[in-house]
Formats: sequence, C-alpha cells, structure tokens
Amino acid sequence: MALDHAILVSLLEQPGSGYELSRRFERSIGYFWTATHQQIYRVLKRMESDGWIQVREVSQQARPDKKEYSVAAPGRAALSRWLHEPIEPESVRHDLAVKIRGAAFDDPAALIREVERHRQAHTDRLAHYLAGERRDFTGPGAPAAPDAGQQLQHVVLRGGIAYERMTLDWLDDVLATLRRLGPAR
Amino acid sequence: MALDHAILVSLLEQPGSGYELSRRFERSIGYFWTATHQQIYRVLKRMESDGWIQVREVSQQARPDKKEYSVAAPGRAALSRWLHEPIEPESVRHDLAVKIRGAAFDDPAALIREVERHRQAHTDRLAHYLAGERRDFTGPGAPAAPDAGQQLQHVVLRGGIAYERMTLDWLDDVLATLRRLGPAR
DNA sequence: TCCTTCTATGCAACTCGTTGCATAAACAAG
DNA sequence: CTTGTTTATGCAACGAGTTGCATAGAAGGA
Repeated sequence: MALDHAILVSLLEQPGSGYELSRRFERSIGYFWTATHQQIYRVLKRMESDGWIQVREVSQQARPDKKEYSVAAPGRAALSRWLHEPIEPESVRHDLAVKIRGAAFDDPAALIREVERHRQAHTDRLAHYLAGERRDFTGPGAPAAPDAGQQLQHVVLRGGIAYERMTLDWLDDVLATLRRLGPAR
Repeated sequence: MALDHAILVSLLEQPGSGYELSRRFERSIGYFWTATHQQIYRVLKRMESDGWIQVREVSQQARPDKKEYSVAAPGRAALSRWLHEPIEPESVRHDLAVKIRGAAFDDPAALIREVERHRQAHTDRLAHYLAGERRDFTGPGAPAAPDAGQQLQHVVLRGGIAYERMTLDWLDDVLATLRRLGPAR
C-alpha cells in the first residue's frame, strides 16, 4: 500500500497537518496519487500509533488549532525499506476507454461531448502543470542550481506534462474517429 | 463502478465464460482495466441475479464444462445509461512517481535498476500492442473496411501505444536524472 | 443575529479489490 | 499411477477506498 509512503514523502518534503496534506493531495502529490481527507486522517492515526510519525499540537490564531505531523526515524526506515523493494508496474483503470469501446453498442456520436469535457479537463491540468514548472523550475525566480529533491520533483512534473500532452493528442484522435463514425449506429 | 460495464462491453463483443473473461483481462481489456478471476466471478454472479446477463451451460470435450454468459436486454440498457452519464477524469495512482520523489530522502542511484525494470516491462508491452495492431488493424490480414466496433477498438489501442511510447521517453528522462545525481545523497 | 465559508478533525457503514485457499475435470509426461 | 499443467469455478477473510454524516472554531456578510 503506497498511501502510507506517499504521505511519508510529503511530510519529509514539508511537515504538516492532515488538513494540509489533504490540500496537497488536491495539487502536487495529487498529480500521481489521490486520497480523501478521511483516508489521510485514518492513515496518520495508524502511522502515529506505529511510531512512524510524531505529532505536535499547534495553536493558531484566526483559525482552529491543528496537529502538525513530522516523520520519525522508524517512518524514515519504513520508507527506505519500501524504496528498495521492487514494485509491479501500475495496473490501469481507464473508464473512458471502456466507454469508447462500449460506444460501438450504442451511439458513438453521443460520446463526443463527454470526450470534449475530458479534453478540457486535461487542457486545464496541462496549463496548471506548466504554470507550476515556470514558477518552481524554469522561470526567473527558480533556483539556478536545484538540489536533488528539486530535480526529482521536476522530473516527476515533466512526466505529468508529457502525460497530459499525449492524452490531448489521443483525445483529438478519439474525437476525429467518433466524428467520422457519424450519428448513426 | 466500471468493472460491471467493462464486463458488459467484453461480453457484447464476444460472449464467454468467467474463465475466458479473466484471460481477456490479461490481454485486450486488461490494457485499460484490470480484474482478478475472483472479482469477475463475483460480478458475473451479481449481474446474473440482477438479470443483466444470461447463462448457458456448455458441455465441452477435452476440458471441463463451462458457463457461457451473454448480455440480456436489461444489461444492455444499464450499459447505455452509464454511457450517457458523465464520469470524472480518472484518479491517478502512480507508485513509481512516489518512489522517485522519495528517492531524495534516500539513495537516488538505488532506484536505477528498478526504473530499468519498469522500462523493460513497458518496452515489452509496447511490442505486444504493436503486434496486436499489425495483426488486427494494419497488417495484410486486417479488414479493408473496418466497422465501427473495430475502429473504436483501434483508437483505444492507439491510445495504449501512445501511452507506452510517452512512458518510455519519460523513463529515459528519469534515468538520465538519476544518473546525473550520482550515487551520493 | 443568523447564515455561510473556510479551516480542522473525525466516526460509521459500505463497496471495491486483493490474497489465500479449495475443488475438480481432463490430459500429458514420467 | 502419480505428478504436474491447463481449464474451470468458487468461498472466506481482509485491506483499501468511498460516501455520508457530524462537530467545532473563527471570520465575514446580510
């Protein structure tokens, strides 16, 4: 199970509360791993009772108090162990592909709007990635000599950018195919 | 839940037994949706009791009997309903990206062999896809005028091919980055 | 003052997915 | 004639992930 490890990595990059983690899972970490706040709180609780992470109560003004988590030595060791063991190449779950093949038994043209919606979502995500890349890595305010952590974050982000570009090209191919098939079955 | 719908699509393309479906989920359908045989048998049982699919006992010689499933009218209606409702763009789960960002807190060079292993797996998958494309769509024995179903299967396969090519390029980028960082932390 | 929004944490119930195990028919190899 | 492989189906238990709901502090606006 990799949610544990995704959280450990995120906390090593920057300690934070469950709430902050759930926000990160809507952005940077969320680009390659998703989790809801319930999942995150549950895992944090388990990792804390296992001694993998430490809590610190932080009083805040202008907002409720929070629990700030940081990685303890056993957590770091667990992450290291996981990094050294092989994992299987990911298993895929691609609803849209199921729909496209299913369209053969329905009206292919009815899928066009759905595919266009997905295309828009991927366009937005690509723009978001590119803005992040400029801000953190290629823009004027970016570090001239990035450290290992920054270089690794950048290569992961480049993967996200490549994925979105590939997906946009493919969705154009899908749209062209659906339009060629026309409204009839 | 899309496993139901993936199975319905597969049974519409070709009726078959749970065992045959689980083989298909190791190949064509498995390119964009994974499932174990236990999952498949469980869902088949539920869909049968819901009247979505029909069973036919088939006696075979030289091997055990099987239950051949095919889609009934209510199943087809359920699929059609699903095709017409919008779905969220997929949520991502990419272990390797977690590992790459985690490598900043361990030894980046130790990941090289793991990444090379993944690269090999994707090379194999690409070769497999390309062989399938030649066999079914672009080779000499392929249909000159493919029907809607074949065109849709082909565009999904092209997506798989584009994905593998993009991934191979990215893994090369990852390898170059890891090698540049060197063995030290 | 009430209502909404944002921050912050959590329980309970459920469904989905994985792992381990079990059975059995048919054939092939030793 | 036992052992191993392929085809074929399934149960039980567990772990991961989702959905709905609940609470509460603090700020801002109607």
